[in-house]
Amino acid sequence: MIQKKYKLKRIYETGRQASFAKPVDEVRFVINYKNELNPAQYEAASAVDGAYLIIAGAGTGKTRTLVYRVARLVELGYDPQSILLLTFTRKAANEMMNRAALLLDNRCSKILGGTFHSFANSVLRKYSKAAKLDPSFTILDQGDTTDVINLIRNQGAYVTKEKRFPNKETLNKVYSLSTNTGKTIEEIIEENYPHFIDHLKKILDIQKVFKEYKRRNNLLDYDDLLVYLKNFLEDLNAGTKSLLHSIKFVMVDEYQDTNKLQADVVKGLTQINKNIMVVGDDSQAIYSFRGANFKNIIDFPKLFDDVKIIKLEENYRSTQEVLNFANRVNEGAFEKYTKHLYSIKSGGELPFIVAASTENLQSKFIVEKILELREEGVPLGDIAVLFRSSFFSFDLEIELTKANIPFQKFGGMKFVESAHIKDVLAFLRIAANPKDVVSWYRVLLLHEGVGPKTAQKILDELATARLTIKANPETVTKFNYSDKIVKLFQLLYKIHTTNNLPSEKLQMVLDYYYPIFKDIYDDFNKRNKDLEIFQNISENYKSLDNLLSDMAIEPIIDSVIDVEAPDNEEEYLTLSTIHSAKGLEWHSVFVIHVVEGYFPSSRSYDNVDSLEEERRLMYVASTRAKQNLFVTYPMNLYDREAGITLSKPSRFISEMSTDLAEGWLIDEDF
DNA sequence: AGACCCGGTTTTTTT
DNA sequence: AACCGGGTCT
Repeated sequence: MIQKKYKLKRIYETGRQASFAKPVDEVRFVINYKNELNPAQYEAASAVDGAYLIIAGAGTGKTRTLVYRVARLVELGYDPQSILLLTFTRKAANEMMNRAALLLDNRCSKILGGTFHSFANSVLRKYSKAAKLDPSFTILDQGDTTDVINLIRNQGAYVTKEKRFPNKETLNKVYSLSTNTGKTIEEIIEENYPHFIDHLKKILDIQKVFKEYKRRNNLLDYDDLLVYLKNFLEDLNAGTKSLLHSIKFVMVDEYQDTNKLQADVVKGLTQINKNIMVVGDDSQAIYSFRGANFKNIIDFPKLFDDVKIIKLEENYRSTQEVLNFANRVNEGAFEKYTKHLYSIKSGGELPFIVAASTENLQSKFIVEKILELREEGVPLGDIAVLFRSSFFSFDLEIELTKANIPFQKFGGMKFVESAHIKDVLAFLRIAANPKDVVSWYRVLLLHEGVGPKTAQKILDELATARLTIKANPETVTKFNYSDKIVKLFQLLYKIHTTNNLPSEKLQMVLDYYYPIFKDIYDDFNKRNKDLEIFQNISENYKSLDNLLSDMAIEPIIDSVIDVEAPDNEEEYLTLSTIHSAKGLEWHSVFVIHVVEGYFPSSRSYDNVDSLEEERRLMYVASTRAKQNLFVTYPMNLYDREAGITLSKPSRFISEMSTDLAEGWLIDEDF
């Protein structure tokens, strides 16, 4: 503790001359920033002009610092609309804006906040002309993107039987990594898929067709949103200048998980007003599969002049016992991190490492323990179960249901990714953008008697504009399509041309879709709930374009909770992938399936960098706990892929000494 | 020729 | 749960 205070003081003295050249009269502020923050936090929160890199360890009050900075800038009289806060999720942005509003006043909720992608979306719609775009572009989510690639992949003579050709997901990954990292396709293949190097020419050809296809059909995938934004910014035309003059301060949260493309966007955003603050933690970088590189944060000082670095090292979240455990996980890393977290909380319990003889006993143990915690007064909402991959929780979900414990799952399969929601969305997307061929294809295939070939024929007619939904659907009868197809065109014509609210358009689609829906899904009863939820969501929108972009960019599951439980009478247990648990905290945290082969995943074995990332993932998971940390693993877990039973505890916990964690064994008579 | 049905296989992580 | 491949039906 004493040593740490000294450290903080030193930073306080070195890095701050410039921003304090003009002293500010603290008394006139509503909030006493100096008293409510520690010196390092205060230094960051009171920064105004210039470039700042805030290295903030887990639980060191990073959010708090950003929130106070927002409030302080507003108190200084800057227009909230001139402050841009880029976060990793929409949820994080909203939380910060709400907290700032509570701290000061409602002006703080008027700042610009969101993810890189949602910000890109709103800029590109507003400045579509200057960005050389049709403003009614459709956003392709990951599934849509691979669908498009698949369409192209199957059309040309790319796939031969002799030599394995990359599948649509792999192709998408290659293209996406290339755009996000700035590396060439060739480099990406050499590094990640050397066995496909012979196909390089074809892979490049498909990419060319793919790009052209998106252009022609007015489609943007996730990466395109950022690429168009970057180009628009670098273009520095009148539109760009108008935007850049309006944005005075840029803040980026979770900077360790940004990639080259995003760094370029940040650079572009700050060309005129060079006020930038990025916040991150290199030991929590867990998104390299998306092209993120934690070296981005280390390279940040090279990107701007006179970058001031501020470190936050005092942890307010976890007990020292939890931190000792997390620090030990970090010590096993090849790439050592400079931070060593210290807590201001002491006297906690040691974390538990729990070995259960089977997966089901692991689940039963967790259920029992959760009930116990609840008896002790820990609210369900303050407990979370975290895991590496979303399917690890299947068995637990069954046990929780049996025990009547309500839970909400984050990560894994999303609402908008389920087939029936995608079906309905496809209708609406055609109405919004009749050039959206992917949606056309999906909708056409829903109809009996229409397969890939017939669908393609109709698509060809649409491309020549002999068929259209913009004109009276009578023209469809000229073609010899079934009644069903004629009806479909009538529906789409109606939706496209009328001026109804999105919810009313959705209702028309649902009336049409329902018979098909009942026919193709055995479990339509269960799925019907989702359609109802979607109806509720749609009522919040006045524009179809907005509804559709939000469905593509924002994970809808969040808004469902917000809509359904505003008073939060019912508490939920949280089940979450570690990736989705980023930035969050709970009183008690369980990390399950911590077995060699699952976590770290056997897929990461052949690559040192990915193993290191698995370790950081374990670090992120354990630092989510404020008070109690339970790390569990089943000793007999059949792995279908390898055909063997996995039983070795993960290297992350087997290296843990007994003074850092308490070991338990759960066997049959539990 | 094209649609459809069945069964086996395969699943990291996310905007 | 969704994808792929192969076989069968129209």
